[in-house]
Formats: sequence, C-alpha cells, structure tokens
Amino acid sequence: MKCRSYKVFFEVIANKTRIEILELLVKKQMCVTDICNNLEEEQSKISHNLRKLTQCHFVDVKRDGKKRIYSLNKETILPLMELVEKHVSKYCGKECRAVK
Amino acid sequence: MKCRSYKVFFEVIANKTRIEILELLVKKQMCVTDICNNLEEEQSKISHNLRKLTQCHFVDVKRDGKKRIYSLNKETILPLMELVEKHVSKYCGKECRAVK
DNA sequence: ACTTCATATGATAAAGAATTCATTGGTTAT
DNA sequence: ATAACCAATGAATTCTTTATCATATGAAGT
Repeated sequence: MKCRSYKVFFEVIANKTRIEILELLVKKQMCVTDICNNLEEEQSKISHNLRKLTQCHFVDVKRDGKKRIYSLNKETILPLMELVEKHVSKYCGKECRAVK
Repeated sequence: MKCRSYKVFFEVIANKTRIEILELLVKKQMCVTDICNNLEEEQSKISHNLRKLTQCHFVDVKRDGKKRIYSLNKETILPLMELVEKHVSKYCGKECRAVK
C-alpha cells in the first residue's frame, strides 16, 4: 500500500507546533506574523513548520502584498480532527497521556 | 484544545513499522510471531511497536495460550485510512514524496 | 536606490524516537 | 521441575526531527 504517503501524512501532523497552527487556522486565515503572535513563537520556527504543512496541502498560501496568508484545508483537516476527537474521547483516560 | 492527545495519536501512527502492522491487521488478526514473519522484522522490534499501538487503542490484544493475538480497532483505523487515502490521491504527486 | 517590513531558508546544535541485543516473564507440555 | 516456546522489557546506541541563529529574499514606501 501507500505506506510512505501515510507516514508523511501523519508525521507532518504529529507535532505540537503544527497542530497548534492548524487549530488556529480553524478559526480564520492568518499571516505568519499573526500566527507567531498568537502562539508566542519565533518567526523562523513558524515558517519552517508552515512549509511542511503547505507541502502536504494541509494549508494553502496566498500572497497579499508583503504578507502571506495561510488558510486551512478544511476538507481534510476538519473530518480528521473529528475522527481523532471521537477516538480520544472514547479511549483516552490517564493511560494515554503516559504513552512512552 | 486537546493538542497533547492529538500529538500522541498522530505520533504513534507516524511510523513505517506501525503502519505496516496496521495494514497487516486490516486483513486479519495475528499473533506476534505471525506479524514478525509477515514483515520480516525482529520480534522485539515488533513488540515495542505493538505496545504503542495497544496503549493508544489502535489495536487490541487477547491471550490464546502462549500466544497473544493482536487485532485492529477497525472503528478508528478504517475511516482514518480512507480519509488519508482520499487526501493523498487528491494532492500527492511527486512533490509530496520529497517533503523534507 | 535605500530602508523597512514580512517571510523564507540553511546549517548546526539539541532533543527525542527507533532499533538492537540481552534478558526476563509467562504458558504449556513432558 | 524443567524444557521449549512465545512475547515483553530495559538499556545502550543509532537515527531522525526540531529549534535556533544567522542570513537571504522579496515587496512596498520614501
């Protein structure tokens, strides 16, 4: 099967910063500086992470003057979040948090 | 939100060996030795990975004599795979494979 | 053309995860 | 009780990923 694609897909999402970015963008599209301010993170860190999200088409970019506006690929990300939410709320008590 | 749970969820899936295990178990439940033989991997490697999958409830275990039979949590994993499949087939040409 | 603002990129250091090997624990049969 | 089989665990090493810092690019205003 497409193990390699699967791996990239999940790898890219499996990161605190990138998840936080996605969750931010659920609410509304934003430029890099806005994302940095919201998450209180460095610009280069955010840019590096945005690149991965973009390459995987989890977010889209468009130019607006000097700014770049990032928006969520809702078609993929929203159902995905629902699915995870469902699983987590069903199965995850304390034990999950302790996964090593 | 539940960023930490999300992270663990995706982290655990974002691994070649674990994806291969899941894909194997789509077909049928198996004991550890069978999984090892199918994937041509070492037993301890498989066991370590099975532990994570179990902790996240992506697979279930039951005893059968000396053996331990692992089975897929189809309720979560099948829709998840569908979702990824859909995304990948829509967006992923060469570029995705080159994600760095 | 120069400066400033917004963002991207590259290299390296630091952190975290996976694999391996050796060993242990549990179950069944003799 | 011991041997054989199946699987889990722990520790050490190796591999991967992330963060950081410095620098580069590119657009807009003066």
